[in-house]
Amino acid sequence: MQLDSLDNWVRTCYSANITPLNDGEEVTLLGWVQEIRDLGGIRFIILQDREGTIQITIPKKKVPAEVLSKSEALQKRFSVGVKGTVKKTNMTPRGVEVLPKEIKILSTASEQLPLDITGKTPANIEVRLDARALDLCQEQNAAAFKIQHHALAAIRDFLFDKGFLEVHTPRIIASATEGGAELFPVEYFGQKAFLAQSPQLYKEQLTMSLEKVFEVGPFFRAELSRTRRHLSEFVSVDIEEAFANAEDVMQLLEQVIQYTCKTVKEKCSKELATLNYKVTVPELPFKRVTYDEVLSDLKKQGINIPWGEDVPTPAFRALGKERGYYFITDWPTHAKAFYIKPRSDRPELCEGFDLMWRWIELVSGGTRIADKALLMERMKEKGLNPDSFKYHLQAFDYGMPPHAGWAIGLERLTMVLTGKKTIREVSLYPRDRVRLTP
RNA sequence: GCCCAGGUAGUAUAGUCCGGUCUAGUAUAUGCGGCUGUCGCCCGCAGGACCCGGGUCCGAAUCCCGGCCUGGGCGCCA
Repeated sequence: MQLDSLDNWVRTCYSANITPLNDGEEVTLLGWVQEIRDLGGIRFIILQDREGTIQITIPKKKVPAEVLSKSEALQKRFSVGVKGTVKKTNMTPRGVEVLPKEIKILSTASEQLPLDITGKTPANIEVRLDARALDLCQEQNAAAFKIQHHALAAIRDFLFDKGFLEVHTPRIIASATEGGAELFPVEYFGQKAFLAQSPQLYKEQLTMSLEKVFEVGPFFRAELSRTRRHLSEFVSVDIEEAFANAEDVMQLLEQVIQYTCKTVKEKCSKELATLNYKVTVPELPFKRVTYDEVLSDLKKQGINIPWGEDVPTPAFRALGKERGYYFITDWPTHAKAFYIKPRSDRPELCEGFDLMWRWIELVSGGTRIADKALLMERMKEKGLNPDSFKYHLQAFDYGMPPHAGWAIGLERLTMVLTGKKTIREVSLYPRDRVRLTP
C-alpha cells in the first residue's frame, strides 16, 4: 500500500479535547484506527490517540472521492491523520464527530491482530505481555502506567520540596551490597561483577555530604521468586536522610504516601474510572504495630509464630485486609539486614520497620548503624566478610552521621493505586524468573 | 528450591470426571457479500484448533507414562 507522508501536518488537538464548543472548527488529528463500523451508506471510524477517541463520520455520498477511497482502505490499527471539521451532534455519546476533508494513511497493520484491542475478548496476561506494544494500546491497560507516572511525579515533587537531592548510584557493582547469593553476575571487561540489588550502601555514604538524597531506578534480584508481587527487575524509590531516625523517616513516608494518593485521586480520575477502582486517601498517622503485637494478634487467631521468626505471608493474609496501611516496628534484630540499627535499650530488637498495605510489604526501612565497629560486628553475625565491604566501611572513618531511610517498591505501590492483582500488569516489560522477552 | 493446577482456532472458552454421532460446539477476531446514524451495530457466507512423543484400546481431545511450556501458592523480599 502507498503510504502518505506527514508533510507539514501538525496535530491541533487530542481527540479527548474536542467538545461541542468546537463546532465548526477545523482540526488535524493524528492517531490510529480503533474500530470501523460500516453501515453501507455511512461509515464510522473511531480514531484513537493517547488521550482518548473520537468518531470520524463518513457519509459516503457526501465526501470527496479521495476521502471515500482512503477510508475504504483503512483497517484496525492503521496509523492515520485526519483533517476535518468538528460537528456538534446528538448522535454520539460525546456530542461531537468529525467530518473529514482529507485522510492520510501513515502506516498499516496486520489484518489479524494477536489481541482483541476492543476488549470484547480479553486475553490472558501471558498473551498480552507477548504482544505488549499492542496490549498497551488498550486504554485500560495503559491506565495503570499513567497512574504510575503521576504517582512518581508526586513522590518526586514531595521529596524535592522537603529538600532531597535526586542522585544516581551504580547499577554495576563489584560485590554484594547486602550479602546473599541473589545477585545477577555480569562480565565486566574480564572481571566478575554484579547487577546492583539496592543502592543501600551508596545512599548511606551520600548522607555524609548531600545529607538528604533519593534515587529512583531499577534494581535486580536473582531470586527464584514465583509470586504475583515479585520481579527480577523492579523499580525502587529509595531515600536516605542524615541526622534522622526511623520515626523521622516513617513520618516522611506516611506523608509521601498520603500526598501520592491525594495526587493520583485528583489527577487520574479518568484512569481510575477506566480501571473501575477507587483510591482512598489514608488518614495520618498510620497505625504502628510492633512485631510482638503482630505475633500476639496472630496467636489470637490460632497462628503461632515462634519469636524471632519472620511472619509468613499466609499469616499476614490472615490479619485481614481491613488494615490498609500500617507500620510494623521493633523487629528482631537478626531478622533484618546487617545495617539496621539495634535498639540501644534492647539490642535483640532493632529500629527497622516495614510499611504494609494489607499483606503486601510496600516499603522497608529503618535507622541505620552509623558506628563502624558495630556495623562490622553485625556483618560477621550475618556471615559476611567485612573485607569485601572495605570501601563502604572506610566512609565510616570520615564522619558518618546518624541516618535513616527507606525504599518503596514502585510496582507494588502501583498495584495498590490501581487495584491490579499481578505485579507484571504494572511493569511495562516485566522480567521474572521465566520471562526475558519482549 | 518445594507443593498444587493446567495446556483445545488470532483471542477467550465448552467438551475431559465416566473413551464412541466430536465430522470438536460457542463467542469474538479475520476474509468476502449486504445494509445511511452506528457506538459490544446488525444480517449472510467462508476459512481457522485438541502442546510434543510414546502407550493402552476395535476406537483417545478424553485414560496411562515421559517431555516441554504456562499459571497459582510457599519461601525470599520492594
